[in-house]
Amino acid sequence: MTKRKPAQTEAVAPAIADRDQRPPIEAIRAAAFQQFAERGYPVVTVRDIMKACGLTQGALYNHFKSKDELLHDIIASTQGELERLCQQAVSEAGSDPRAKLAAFVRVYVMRHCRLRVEALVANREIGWLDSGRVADIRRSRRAIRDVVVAILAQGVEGGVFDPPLTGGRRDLKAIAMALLDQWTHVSMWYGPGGEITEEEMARLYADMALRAVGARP
Amino acid sequence: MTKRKPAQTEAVAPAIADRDQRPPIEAIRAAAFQQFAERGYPVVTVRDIMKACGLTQGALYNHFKSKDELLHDIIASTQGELERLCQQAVSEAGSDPRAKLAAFVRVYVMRHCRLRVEALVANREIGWLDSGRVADIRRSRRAIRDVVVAILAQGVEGGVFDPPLTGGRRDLKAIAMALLDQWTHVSMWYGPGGEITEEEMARLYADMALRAVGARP
DNA sequence: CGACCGAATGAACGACCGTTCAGGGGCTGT
DNA sequence: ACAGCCCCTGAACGGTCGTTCATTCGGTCG
Repeated sequence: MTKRKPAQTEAVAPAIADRDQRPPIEAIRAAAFQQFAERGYPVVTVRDIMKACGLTQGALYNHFKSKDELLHDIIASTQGELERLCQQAVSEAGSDPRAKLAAFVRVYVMRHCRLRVEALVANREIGWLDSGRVADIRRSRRAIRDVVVAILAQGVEGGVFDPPLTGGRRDLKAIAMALLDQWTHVSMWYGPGGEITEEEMARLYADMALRAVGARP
Repeated sequence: MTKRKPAQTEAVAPAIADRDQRPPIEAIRAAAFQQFAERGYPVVTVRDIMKACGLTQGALYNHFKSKDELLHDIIASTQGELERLCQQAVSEAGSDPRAKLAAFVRVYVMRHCRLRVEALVANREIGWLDSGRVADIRRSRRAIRDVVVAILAQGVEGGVFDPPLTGGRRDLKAIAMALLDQWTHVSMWYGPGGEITEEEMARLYADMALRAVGARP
């Protein structure tokens, strides 16, 4: 065992076959996503991530300042894209709050089914970011929640939604949180191997949401 | 710096005031709950936990075989109690599926509001258990889910529930998962400082659930 | 009073962490 | 041909981790 220096005639660039074909920075991102999703940020080591894309530990720091910055980078890009998609879906859905809510649920749930790994990391690993970096992720989440609240408010005002009362008044924020919790956590258990398609999931969740907020038929 | 042996005249039993009053094993459990909930299992060290109850690292191993066993111990007791409470609530609620579902939601949501810390740990930190210990926790979770599925099935059969269809048939398991996700994650954002009481939370969630499954009035 | 025992101590151990950095290989442009 | 640059390597560093263990403490029983 120990070391071996000679006796390797042609292994001058030995790892080139194992190496991820993509540009290194993307390979690192992909490997980190996978590892963080499977085992969680704190127990995944820099060495694990880099080995998964055929590089050694030190190479990480040619592309990211730290392990923490890597996590923030991959979460922020996922979260930003989600926020953009949600806002786009709502703005393209016309003016009926029912159509807006249905469009929102459809985009949100289908994305959480299809990009399970990314959604899982973005939703579960935020807590490990240092407090400076966590702020803009939380801002984006609040923005998404406020989109839902705005749809509900418009629906209530227009008389097409009749959501449950809470202590005499309507707490639309609590309702939005309850619905978002439901939509977000499909990424925790939905598997493409199951018998239910992404399309059907989106439909199911949209139906339940419209019923929960008392949408008029 | 370095060490200091002399010059401490009366600190023979120095930590007795800092010590948690309860029996040590309970003090350890309580401290671990708090720390795991606030910062997450992998980054909480044995030294952290023991310092929080006024002991030193080594003393943990007089009460638990390992840090892993400690986590399993506190999760399993919380989970077992939850399963018991849910089954009791349902069995005491009479025979109407609507009453059963409402009773279940009430117990489940109120417990997740009141025992936020315990619920948070039990639901978020399972992944750190080694695969042997994780099995019976997952079994208990499945059992709870099956209680919900059974209530839904009874309601559908009796014609009092009319839940959304999924690809032509009714996927009660998916609906139960969606509802449980919603109920479970109140522990992630509900704060007793808010303007909404536990009682109101339970009512709100029960209303939404009954609407989502299409309960007849 | 002395033997005994469960429980706490705190130094020590080996392993592994994130990060740094000197060294070196293989491009590109001239 | 050669300089310059980007990127990768892998040893090394200072810490910290979970766990062990010889020792000591405080109380109880005979």
